[in-house]
Amino acid sequence: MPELPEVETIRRQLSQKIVGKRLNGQKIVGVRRRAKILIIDFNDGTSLIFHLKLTGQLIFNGKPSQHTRKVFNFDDGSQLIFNDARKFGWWKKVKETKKIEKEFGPEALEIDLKIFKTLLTKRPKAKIKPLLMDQKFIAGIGNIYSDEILFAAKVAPLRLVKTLTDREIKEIFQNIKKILKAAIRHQGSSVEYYLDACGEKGNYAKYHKVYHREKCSLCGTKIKKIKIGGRSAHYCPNCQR
DNA sequence: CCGAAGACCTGCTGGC
DNA sequence: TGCCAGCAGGTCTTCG
Repeated sequence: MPELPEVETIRRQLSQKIVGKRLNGQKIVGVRRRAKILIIDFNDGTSLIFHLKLTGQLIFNGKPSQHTRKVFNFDDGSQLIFNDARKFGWWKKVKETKKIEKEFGPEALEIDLKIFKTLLTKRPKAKIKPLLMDQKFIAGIGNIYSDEILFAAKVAPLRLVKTLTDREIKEIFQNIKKILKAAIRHQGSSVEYYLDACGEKGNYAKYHKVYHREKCSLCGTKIKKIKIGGRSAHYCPNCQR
C-alpha cells in the first residue's frame, strides 16, 4: 500500500474535492491522515476512517469494478469508490478518533532529531529496517520507503540500533524527511495497485534506488534481496554498511 | 520482552 | 497452453 506518501497524496486530493459535501446528511469538514490511516471528519464530530493495507484504492468519481467494496454517494451526485483486490483494507465509522490516533508513534514527517535519538536508545537490539516500519515506533514508513531511506543513509537494513553512529542516525533521520517529501511531490509510488484519488498512478517508483532494482546506481553492484521478518529487503551490500 | 512465522485474501508472474 | 509455487506496498495473532 499505500505508505505515508501515498495516503498523504490521497488526503490532499480528497481534501480539495470533498470538503463541504454531504454524506448521509452530514457535512464533511476535513480530511486528515494519521500514520497510514485516512480520516474523513464530519460536522457532528463523527469520522470515517480507512486503512488501504496493500491493495486498497480510494478514487473520487471512479468507475466501480470487480474490486469495488464500497461506494460512498455524496449529496451532489459525486462518489467516492473504495476498491481493494486483496480485501485486507477496511473502513469504519467512528464517534471519535483519539483512541486510534494514540495507537501510533510520532508522525515520520513531524518527529525531530532529538526525539528520534531518544526513541532509538530505547530499542538498542532492534534491527533498523523493521524498526523503521514499526508503526508504534514511528508512523508512516513501510517496506518501500524503509529500503529507500536506508540506501540514502548508507546503512544496511540488518544493522542493530546500538551499533549506529551519531552520524548514521542523523543521515537516517534526514533521509526520512527528504525521501517521504520527495515521494509526496511525485504523488507516491505505484508498484502494482496503488492509484491516487484521481485514479492516476504515482510517479515516484522511477526514482527508487534499491526497491525492485537490479544494480546500484552509485557503484553498479548487484542489489541484494533478502528476507527480514518475512518482508523483502533490498540494499546495496557495497554502499550500505 | 522479542523476533519469527503464520494468517488474512486475491491476482499476477515465471518456470516446468 | 496449463498448472502451481511463489510473491506482493500491511497489520494481527500466535508461538517459541
